[in-house]
Amino acid sequence: MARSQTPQMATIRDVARLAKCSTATVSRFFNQKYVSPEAEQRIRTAIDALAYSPNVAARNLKLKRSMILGMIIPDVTEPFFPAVVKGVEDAARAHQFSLMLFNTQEDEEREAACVDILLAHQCDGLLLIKAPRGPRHERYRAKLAMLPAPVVYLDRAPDLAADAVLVDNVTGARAGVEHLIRLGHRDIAIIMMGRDVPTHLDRLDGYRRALAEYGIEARPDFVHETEPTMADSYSVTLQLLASANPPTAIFATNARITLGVMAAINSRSLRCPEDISVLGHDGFDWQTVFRPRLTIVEQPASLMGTRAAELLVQRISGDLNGGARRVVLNPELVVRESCGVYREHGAMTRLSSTGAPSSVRPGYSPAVTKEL
Amino acid sequence: MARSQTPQMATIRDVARLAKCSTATVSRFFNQKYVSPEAEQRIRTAIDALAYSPNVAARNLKLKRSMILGMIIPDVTEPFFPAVVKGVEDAARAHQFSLMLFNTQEDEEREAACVDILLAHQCDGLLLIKAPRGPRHERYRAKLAMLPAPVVYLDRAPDLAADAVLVDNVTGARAGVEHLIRLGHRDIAIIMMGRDVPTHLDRLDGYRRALAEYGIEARPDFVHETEPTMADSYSVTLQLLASANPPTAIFATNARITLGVMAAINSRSLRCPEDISVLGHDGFDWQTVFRPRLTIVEQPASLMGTRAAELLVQRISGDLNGGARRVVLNPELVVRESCGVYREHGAMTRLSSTGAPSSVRPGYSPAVTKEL
DNA sequence: TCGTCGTCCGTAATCGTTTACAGTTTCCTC
DNA sequence: GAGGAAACTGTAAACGATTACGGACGACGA
Repeated sequence: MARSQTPQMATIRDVARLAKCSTATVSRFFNQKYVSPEAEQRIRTAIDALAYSPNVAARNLKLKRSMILGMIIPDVTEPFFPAVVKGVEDAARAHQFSLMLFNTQEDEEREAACVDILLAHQCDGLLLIKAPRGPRHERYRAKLAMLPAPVVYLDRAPDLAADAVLVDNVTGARAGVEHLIRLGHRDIAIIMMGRDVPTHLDRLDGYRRALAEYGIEARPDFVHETEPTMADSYSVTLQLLASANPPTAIFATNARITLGVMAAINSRSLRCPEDISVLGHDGFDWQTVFRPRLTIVEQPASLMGTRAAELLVQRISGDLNGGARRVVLNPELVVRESCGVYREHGAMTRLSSTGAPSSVRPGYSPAVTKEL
Repeated sequence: MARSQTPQMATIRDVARLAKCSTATVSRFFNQKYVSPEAEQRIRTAIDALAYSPNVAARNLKLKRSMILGMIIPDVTEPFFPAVVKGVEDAARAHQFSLMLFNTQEDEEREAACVDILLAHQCDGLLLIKAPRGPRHERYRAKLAMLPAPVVYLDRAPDLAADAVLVDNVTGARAGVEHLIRLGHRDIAIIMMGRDVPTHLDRLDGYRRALAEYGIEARPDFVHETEPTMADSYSVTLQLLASANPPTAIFATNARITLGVMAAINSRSLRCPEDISVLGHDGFDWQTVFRPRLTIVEQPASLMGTRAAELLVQRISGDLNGGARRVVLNPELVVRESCGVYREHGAMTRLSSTGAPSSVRPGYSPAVTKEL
């Protein structure tokens, strides 16, 4: 295929010729080294006249860096990720880095291919959201381990030797489920992603701990797995609701799952929270406006991105010595109205129907950075 | 700042040495030229042994291209954009291009800076969502006009000479407002972004046309401008509701604005659609589940991205001769329940409270590509 | 037998930067 | 006035790929 005819870009040699100096001087002009005011002036006008902009490919070749941060996310369309991306982008730009973004649609093959592309682009560091676990991903994991560029994992970490920014999913889930228990619920179901997703396993752990703390038996038939799609969690919920002993509350462990749960509840003409309570995960603008206003465990998505990017930049610049560093951020329980009070022999009632949602911060310790 | 000590990447020379051939042969191996089977085998094993991956910076320098598509969006966090990004990413990858994404937070300065960065990275083409208009952006527009890389505009186009993928905002808004009129509404307000945003001006145009077609007077006090934030549209709506002659229906021209409108309606304890109808813009998953289920004008976001990326790739490869090309896609009116029937002297009633939302496609002509 | 074509391979120039090295000038200090 | 530091500049060698050019070899047809 023929390439379109674009006007030749000016090079540093053109600038040098026009400014009557050597290329070295022009280069020094850009790199804040000794350049006389007169030369500087001539160079400035030459640059303007030629609309010169340095060729980053050449610079990168020489400098062996690209000022590119690679980021691979499972799905831009899942609203949690854009929030993270925003945080990453802000921090990256603050340090002169650009962001190269890949979207894998949760596809492992595609993800490995993205890593290759990123490496070929000499990207200086990688931000990975999906840390592969389990035997199926052995090859891919081995590859990641010997990458020439530093990697920071977000949300999920493959092992203790990796830099990572995580949230304390156990504590978040525990606080959320405790909230349900204090509202009187005993029959609480959890609908979560599959067994090999670490974050969701942690949420399951938090769920179990809360039950245990209150001496409530953890019923295995209340633990359900689903694909992270609305359709699948919809049918899983339908099943659960049709069972002999349906729960009075459901904890849905991410945004898509929550949507499916609510859809199922709607389709059975149940009211939330009057007939059944729902605890969701991840926070979005619309939740403050549309009904039922969801009570959720909220992750600091944008902050996660920022911290991860900053950690990565430090790694790249070598400012960080020592072993793996991991930043653990705290989720927040945001109480709105989708969880109602449960009374033994009566219907549930709304917890509050008044305006502003209240935000409850259980007694968390502040964000923790652990040196391992 | 010191750079971290990463293991030296293997070069094409290392591969050549190990495979006992010249760098030219290795390069030919990658570019499907004449290479003997024996040499090919040796090169293959050498590549594996060294975990060699070609240095794209060097290749780009030589080939004067980067296989990078640059994309600048106002706000990743606004859910309409990720959907577009997804479409772009898919199409880009299908053609071997990678995506470099920038987020400007609607900041003009930042946007110009992003264009510079992208150019410095020798990106092969640009996807721009915000086409600058008005005298304030004269300099920036001039700069865009003389870019060495092709540009495709998305959603908003600066002039007729530019490639663009647009949606027919006039028709979409017209259909939506017509829907309101047929429901019996006469006092319909519009809350939109400022006068210099072309897409919103088109939506205003559609709104006016619908009113005109039905012989309804367009009241100037029903046209309101707002920043695209929830907070601002909230207070604008509050003002509107407090006026002497409040509307019975509101058309909100994007997702954030819709959120603010709903928040204001809630805070006044009005019910939607019983007390007031709301027509929103742009479609998202949660709208099918949470109440009131919004009736909206929906743009084919992902498709817009795909078409734009494909157009850009064609431009880059020079397959496209002739003048500016523009693709106009059709929005769709999705009827749910936030718009109710208005009866002269009574309350409004729900249009339908039954389950599945119905999707109405007015008699649109199919997507149109015009050669200018 | 010769010429030609197709396959295969290596040498070396090139892309646009940065920077080590070397050199000049100016200015300050003793 | 000698010596040295600081400011400024140019030459040329990298960085790691691609590819024009030229050479070698075998097959094939005339």
